[in-house]
Amino acid sequence: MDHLLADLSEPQREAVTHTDGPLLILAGPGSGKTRVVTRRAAYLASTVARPYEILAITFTNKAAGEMRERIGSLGLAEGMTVCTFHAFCAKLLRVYHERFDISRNFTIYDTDDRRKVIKDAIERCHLSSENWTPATVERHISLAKNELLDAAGFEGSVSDWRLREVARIYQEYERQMTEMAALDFDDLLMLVAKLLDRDAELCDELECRYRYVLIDEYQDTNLAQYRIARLISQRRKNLCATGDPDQSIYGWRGANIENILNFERDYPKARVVRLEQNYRSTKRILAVADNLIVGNQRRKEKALWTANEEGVPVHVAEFDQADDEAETIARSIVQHVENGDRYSEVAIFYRVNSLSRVLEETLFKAGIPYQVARGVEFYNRKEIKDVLAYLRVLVNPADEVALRRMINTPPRGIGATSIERLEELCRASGRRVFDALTNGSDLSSLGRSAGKVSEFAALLRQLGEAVKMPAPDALRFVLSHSGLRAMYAREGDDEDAPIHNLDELVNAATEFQNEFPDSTIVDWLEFTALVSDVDSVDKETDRVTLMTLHAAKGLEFPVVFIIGVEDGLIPFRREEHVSDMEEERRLLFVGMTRAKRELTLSLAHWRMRQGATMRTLRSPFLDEIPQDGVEWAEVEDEAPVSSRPARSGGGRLPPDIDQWSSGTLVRHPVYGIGQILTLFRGARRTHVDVQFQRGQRMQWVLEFAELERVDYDEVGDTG
DNA sequence: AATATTCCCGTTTTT
DNA sequence: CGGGAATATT
Repeated sequence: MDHLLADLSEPQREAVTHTDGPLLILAGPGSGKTRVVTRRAAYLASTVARPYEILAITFTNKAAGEMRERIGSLGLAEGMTVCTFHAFCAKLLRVYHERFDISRNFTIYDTDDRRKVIKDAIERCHLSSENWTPATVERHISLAKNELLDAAGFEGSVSDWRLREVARIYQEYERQMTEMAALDFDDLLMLVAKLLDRDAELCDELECRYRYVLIDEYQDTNLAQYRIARLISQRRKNLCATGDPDQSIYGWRGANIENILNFERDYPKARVVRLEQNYRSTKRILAVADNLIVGNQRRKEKALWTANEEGVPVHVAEFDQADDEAETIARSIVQHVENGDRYSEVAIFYRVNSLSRVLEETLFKAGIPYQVARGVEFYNRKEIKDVLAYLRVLVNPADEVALRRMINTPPRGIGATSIERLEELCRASGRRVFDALTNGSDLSSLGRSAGKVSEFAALLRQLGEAVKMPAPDALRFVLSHSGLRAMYAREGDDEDAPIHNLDELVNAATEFQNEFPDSTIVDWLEFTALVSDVDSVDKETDRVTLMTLHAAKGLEFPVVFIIGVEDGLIPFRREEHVSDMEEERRLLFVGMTRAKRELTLSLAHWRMRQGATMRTLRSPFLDEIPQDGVEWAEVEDEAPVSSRPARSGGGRLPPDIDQWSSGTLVRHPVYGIGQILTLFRGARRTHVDVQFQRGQRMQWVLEFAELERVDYDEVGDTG
């Protein structure tokens, strides 16, 4: 067992060998957390517990996979439960489905499915959607569920009339979801948390099964997750939480940083171990990042240090156009490779996915191989969702979102009207559409399309055969009998043609089947619902990695570029929407601390956003980093030719126009102080959209508006 | 009913 | 700019 401790630092060893009672591991970036966590699991498994008594919960599948692999290489993973919160809850829900009063074969709805149901619910409520978009409703419902409020609970908790309407929609949504035996991501957590809350017996049972619980990335837990963690370690308190408040970046989706900040209050006898030595970055990178993060209030102080070498200065590069930024990065990458680095050592991070486009174009032109880690690209493709809809209906006939999708895919001459009439018919007779179809009910009232519908019903019955097949076989069966394969075969077979993705899906299913020989279609569907493509960034092939700052958490690269370090982007800001500055700061901190050797922050004065090129301002965070150890490179700012207004056109731009952007505070002789929402430089005129403090909002041609810029400190706190 | 076209909207981050 | 929905066309 000594080999588990041999090469550990003192605090690391302490974290590994603490067995019983609550333990909080505050792990700075690059402090060897993964190593500690895996060693600890292995240590427990070889001293006080059996592997199957250990439960390790992570936030992403990637983290789970990595942990499983690393514990495996220590020879002890067999039987250990290592998975995400969502996967853990899904498993519990299946095993104890009776206690949850839900079908064992419930379907997990992704964001798309959920949105469809919410739109439906809104329609059924006959509410004008003037006041909120489906997205807004969705968000409210999601946040409510994170706070353990079901539809009834939510209704009881709101007074605002707008939220009351949301509550009605929530109720309708919940009703429909129940009818379809469908759960969304948030349900998985909420239902488990709620059940554990009232089922002490089950808690005991779980606690006996999982004597040691480990929660990774504890700073990103929401209330539901916090409760689950607490309830399954209630008696023994063998809960080990690891994380770093400075890396809490999911507040927007309900994560509560207080969970980690208050750990010692929640678990008074907790041992706290700080991992402060950084083994990843150079002194300079760490110093710059640390200098930024100390600006935060809500944190637990850590004295980050490293024995690594000084390294080269951190770069801050300022460009005129976003194209220049991308091109310079491309050139720099080429240089690196010429100097012997590999493409795979380089990563480029950005705040929003849309920024990847310019980069992709430029890298492609430069012949630089790259990969983009994007959310759920693969499983969101139309062809993939099409086939999966078939499987979903097979195992859960109540899944009407999937049924609606498959009924006319491929086109069977059953249009929207017919589908609606069919659904109406079923609703009237209180039957599920699936049952009505497969029981050979009388469909003659459907008129002209009755024939087509019966043909479809026959197909459904035929496909029923596939239910008992293993996933890959069922997939193949469905593909050939449904006509989907034929349909997509017609769409060509280029590199990224649908037909190839379908093949890839079959391969993925086969792989899954090999790994879990006893698995069913339901298991496979669950797997597809809970994976994302971020999980599949591969380090094998030699290429540059592009990803969002959020996706970068937990990774490291020798050479890191962070682009778009501009006000409004980092920190992100949107009209009417105040961002949490501390969380934005943490996000940049996370990005910076991914870098081992070299770090470059860059910004462009002009950036295309929402189809329009806009003037930008550098991120205020750049003013917070020390000049020491940082190298600034500025390029001459040549305003785009098109934006130089003709003198003869009359009017004039403010002299300091270069300093203006969205977010700039301005003063108007009549309207007073306001803030620029958008600033758009057209070929001849510059247009501004200004929101004034007193409530008015004006759109002007800047050349003629009597606006002058004012500084933040001149007007104090403007909210 | 299926396909082509236009238009309009939103637009962070992800399990 | 790009996706989805409403609208026009075959």
